[in-house]
Amino acid sequence: MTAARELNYFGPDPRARSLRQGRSGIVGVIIEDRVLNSFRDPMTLAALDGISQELGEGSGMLLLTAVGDGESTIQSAVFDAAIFMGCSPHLARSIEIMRQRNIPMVAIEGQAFDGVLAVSLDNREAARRIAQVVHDLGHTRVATVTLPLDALRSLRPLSEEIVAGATTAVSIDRLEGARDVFPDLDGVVAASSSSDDGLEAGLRLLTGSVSSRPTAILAQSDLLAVGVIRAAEQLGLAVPADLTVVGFDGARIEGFSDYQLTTMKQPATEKGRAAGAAVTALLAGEPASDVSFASVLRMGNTAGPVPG
Amino acid sequence: MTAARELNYFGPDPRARSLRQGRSGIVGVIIEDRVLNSFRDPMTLAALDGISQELGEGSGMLLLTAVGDGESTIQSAVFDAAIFMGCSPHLARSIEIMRQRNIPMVAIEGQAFDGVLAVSLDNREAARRIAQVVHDLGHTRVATVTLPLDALRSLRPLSEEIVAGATTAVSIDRLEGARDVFPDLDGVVAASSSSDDGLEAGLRLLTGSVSSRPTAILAQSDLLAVGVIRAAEQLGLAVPADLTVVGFDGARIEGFSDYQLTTMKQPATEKGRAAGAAVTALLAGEPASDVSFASVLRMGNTAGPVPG
DNA sequence: CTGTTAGCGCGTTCAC
DNA sequence: GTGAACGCGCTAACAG
Repeated sequence: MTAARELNYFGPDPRARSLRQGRSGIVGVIIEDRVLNSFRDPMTLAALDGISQELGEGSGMLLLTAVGDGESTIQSAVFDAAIFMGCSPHLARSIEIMRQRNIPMVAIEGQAFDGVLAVSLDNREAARRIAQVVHDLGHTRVATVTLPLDALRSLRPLSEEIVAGATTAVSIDRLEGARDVFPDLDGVVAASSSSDDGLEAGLRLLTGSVSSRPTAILAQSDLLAVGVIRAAEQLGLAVPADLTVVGFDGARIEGFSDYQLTTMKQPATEKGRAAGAAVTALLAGEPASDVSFASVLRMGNTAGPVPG
Repeated sequence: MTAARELNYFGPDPRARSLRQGRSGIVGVIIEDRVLNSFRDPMTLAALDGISQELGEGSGMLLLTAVGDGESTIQSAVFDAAIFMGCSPHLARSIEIMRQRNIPMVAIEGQAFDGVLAVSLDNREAARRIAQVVHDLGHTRVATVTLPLDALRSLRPLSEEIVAGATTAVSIDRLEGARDVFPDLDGVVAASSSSDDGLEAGLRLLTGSVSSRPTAILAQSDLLAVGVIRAAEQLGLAVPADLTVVGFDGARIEGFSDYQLTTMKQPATEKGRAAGAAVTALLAGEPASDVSFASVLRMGNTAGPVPG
């Protein structure tokens, strides 16, 4: 008789099951950008892959974008745990609600929040280290190309006003690290981590007289650095003879084999894995604690002494 | 008094709400590979972006990988509608169940299933067109590098056995289109759409005597084509003077500016948008119908007449 | 070991 | 207009 009904009964309803068990098998992954931009960034991609490695087949990743009115979506979406990829202060309300609901939360390189486990990277320290390398080569006219500092995604000159209103922890930390070495460091804010933006930023920074233009550019990501190098090539400048360019990330960049970028290599996949593992542990009722990773200097061939 | 209780009441529970309303605001996106591999492919990425554009802020994308025992995950996951990205026959059981549950389903370039709305591309016709271009240039010794034909991801020589057991509709269609022009077309099956695989495949195909090696290679994706061109460069062959290489997709490839690839440009983002729009319509109870897109030939500078 | 029941937290309906 | 009750579909606990 049960079998008879099976004629149109097809398995337990996942919604009812999730209500009953208090578990949906879904981990929310909150990104603060449109999907495409996030996925174009090799570091984000690597972290996502790391997460999915650790979550295993049992659970899926629910991609939620926290742009604009995304708050309500986050608060009303079904998931057992949340991973923030670079979360900024304006998510405070959602985080508060999720904490009250006892939803485990892990932030990868976001601002620190109470009750949110942190997976972090030594951004400031690493940025300082590579800036020091450039400093030790004798450079004094130095500029930077930063990652986006706030929700307004547009390429524009860096200003103290922008810095004051900045919300993106990663970019702020890397900027501060660089300014630990070059206190007056100025430059351009990119709209995204892409070589197109690096190119545009490079062109802006490098058009000027030989005596005023920077002899070194600190890019906050490898993609940006690659773009800056392209800009230099377009302007007839040789790297590193005429211009030193350093990056950040240690990304493997498709079709960029002429140079070996001087950069700080970060363990991107491991960050994702740590976040995934932490979520898994917390969901199993086990304790988990903050994790921090360190970047490693990779000396390439894009940094050299001051020209002339 | 309600307010008094609010001290520890934080919003409606999404699980209960989803059970009651029969809606979770989640669209399942089923991919048949690891997350990383899918995200490395610019076409998949563009389609995902298109989907997220159309879904709007109200709903999130639940990423489900249908590798291995993924069947059970799909059947027990919470979502209102499903989008298959290149689904193969072995998902038939899950599809059957979802149909019984009245879950709207849309497949982007997958095998046709009853009750699954199709968003398709003219893969066969387009592959035929670009093969015809190569044919008209006079090439007769032609080889192909195909996308994966089945779940076994490994780079290996194309064989009729593999073709017979193939499950990936896109690759099959493109191969058939090419064979409409070159009936005995042989070559290599790639493990993924990547320039690394293209390079490896190119090296395999191009090591041989001048008289036996192909004068043209039809790659089933632009990334593969780029890899083949790199292989040619490594072997000292000039493109297109010594070797004609054509791709498929019309992808914008980072750091590949020396050539303009001759390829079929497909509307990848639009495919995603169409899928997202269809899902949105179906969830609103509105009708939706199959959509098919056409590729456009883009003449670049990587195809030329037969050498000698 | 099989069959029944209670309640997960909500939204809607119905009764007042 | 405000308030109580029912049921979405399941599973865990309990009774027979």
